[in-house]
Amino acid sequence: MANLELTDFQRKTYEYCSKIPKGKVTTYKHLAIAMGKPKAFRAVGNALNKNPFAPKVPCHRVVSSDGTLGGFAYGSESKIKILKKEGVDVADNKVINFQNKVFSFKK
DNA sequence: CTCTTGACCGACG
DNA sequence: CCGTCGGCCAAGA
Repeated sequence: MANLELTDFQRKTYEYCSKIPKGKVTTYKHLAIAMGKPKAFRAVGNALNKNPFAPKVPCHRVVSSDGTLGGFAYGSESKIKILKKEGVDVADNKVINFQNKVFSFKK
């Protein structure tokens, strides 16, 4: 059995990340807030960068708080392509109507 | 255990 | 608008 050397924090990150519905996007900050650490957005980015579950985990649905794609280990252009395919319009490395497509975990 | 790095954010000039 | 600084969190060497 594959021993996943992941911490609770990482598991939580991937777990919430996989909760993002198709055609929607979220931000590192919102993701961090969802897990109870609104200031751990940095750690979230770190976990996603390692993303051992990629592409199982839709990390491409996570963008910066400004709606910018930020970074993507597979290439920003690929991210744009995927997002557009999902139904999210992207232009100039930024998500269009980003605020309107942000998925909030807080409920 | 200490130091550095990182897919970040917000504020300041 | 752009560049820079500080802060916060976790993982790796």
